[in-house]
Amino acid sequence: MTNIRTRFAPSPTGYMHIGNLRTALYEYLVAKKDPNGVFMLRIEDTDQGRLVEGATDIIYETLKQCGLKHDEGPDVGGDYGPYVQSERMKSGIYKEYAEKLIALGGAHYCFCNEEQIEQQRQIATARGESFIYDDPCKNLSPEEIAQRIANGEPYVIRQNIPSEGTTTFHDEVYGDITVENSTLDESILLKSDGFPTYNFANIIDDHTMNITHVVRGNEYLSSTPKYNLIYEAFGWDIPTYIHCPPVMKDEHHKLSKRNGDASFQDLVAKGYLPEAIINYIALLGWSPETDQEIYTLQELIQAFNVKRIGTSGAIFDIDKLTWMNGMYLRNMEIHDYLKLVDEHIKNAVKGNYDHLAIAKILQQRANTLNEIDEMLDFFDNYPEFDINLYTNKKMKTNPEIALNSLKAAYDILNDLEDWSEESLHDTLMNLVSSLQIKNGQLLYPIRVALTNKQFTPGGAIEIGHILQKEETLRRIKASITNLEK
RNA sequence: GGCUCGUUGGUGAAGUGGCUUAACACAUUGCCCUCUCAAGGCAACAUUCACGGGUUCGAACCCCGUACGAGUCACCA
Repeated sequence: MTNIRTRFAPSPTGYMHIGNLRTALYEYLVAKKDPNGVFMLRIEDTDQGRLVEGATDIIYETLKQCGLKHDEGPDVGGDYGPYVQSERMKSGIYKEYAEKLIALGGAHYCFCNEEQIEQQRQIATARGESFIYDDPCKNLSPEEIAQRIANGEPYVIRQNIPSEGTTTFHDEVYGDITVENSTLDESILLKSDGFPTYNFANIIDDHTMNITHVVRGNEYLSSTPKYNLIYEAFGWDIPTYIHCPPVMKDEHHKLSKRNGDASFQDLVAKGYLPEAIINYIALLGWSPETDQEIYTLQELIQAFNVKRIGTSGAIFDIDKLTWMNGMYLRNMEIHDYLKLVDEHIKNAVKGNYDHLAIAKILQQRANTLNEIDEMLDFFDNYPEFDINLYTNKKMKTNPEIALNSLKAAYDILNDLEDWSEESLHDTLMNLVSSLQIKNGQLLYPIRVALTNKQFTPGGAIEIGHILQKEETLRRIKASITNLEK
């Protein structure tokens, strides 16, 4: 039994989008299911025109942040290099294999020019017929071919497709798929400039790099029969195919790089954790056997099963990701959480407050890191007084009651020395019982007085503790003055 | 247009002929808890699995057809 080897083969044309990342994830999981499995990174940069500066670094960085560590690749090396396609090309292997395929009867030279073919195509489309190019070059004699090549005529190498019969391939998620050979066109394998086309390069690379499992989007389903014909002509083992359904933006559109659709980078910038993103996208198009939804990467490796990948497109739901991100945040150990959010707290709160205490009130509420700034805005910028906030039916308070409560609170707090949360809590609760009022009739007005906001993370006691004595009293006093007007 | 694939609630989905009066989760709504908001707890939310036929004692699950959607048909990847 050979070890499983999978490859993630992105082209460096921009940032990493979610569908791409999910493919990488599945490839990683398939490989790591095998204790000796290898997950490899290959950069497909043959389209020089579309290359984007720095895109390769984004790929490295994304994989790293997500914990999808590759065992072989341009940056880490390995026995099957080079791992960058443009470098592989230098050795001339694609041309070599293309010629070998001709010798094996799987391909042929073609000297037709593009205009000829395009004309035929247009005639056919005008008639409403489907167009399969019937290449006259297939009938050229070996002598003539040799002659024309010697003359320096440009040529391409095209695949040979049997005119009759059917081709069947097996996919782990879609099952057996059979197509009529007559519907397959003889596509170009080697371009006139000597470069391989994508599909051909893929086959050669996957084979020479010993890839056992090919995980890719289902847009390749229709070209896979042609892959098989080539593997068969070479007499090579056909890899296990795992075609994944698309990740959709809505019911009609796939997630795309345009329109700022959820790229990994965007999501991270919006305050989502890489672990949560990975966890969420694992569940887009795949479902575990149990009801468990929160998984570490290690747990995913255990639970993952190709057989449970679905066949229909899945719409990316930011609401569920947000929920899941919140779960991750809430489940963190508080000191780790503080470390994670401290930058945000520093950014939002310049005053000298206890960041750990702030982190505690945030942790149960923020679903994404970016919500934090707004949640904490009342610390530094004490909002305008608004008397309407003091009326709350459920809390059974109104400005009048609030005024009384605040006055009583002020007097008691003025004498309080221990401003720990426990002490504050006991003091205020004692006041509640001596005043014989409801909790909300004292605490709600205090919270409002301290924040002048309708909603805040934390209640009166927590916020009072963070604000400490001086600032708390100052804000209560200010509110009393305003209420007395 | 040809070929290929797909279609369970607003979303992710479970379900592979009787255990389904269709899990679970997000979202939504209501209630509880509660010093606000969250979080947490509880409940409601598909008489029905795109539609129409058929097979069967019995179908979301098998077969056929229709509709709709997606992918693909480049010297792009």
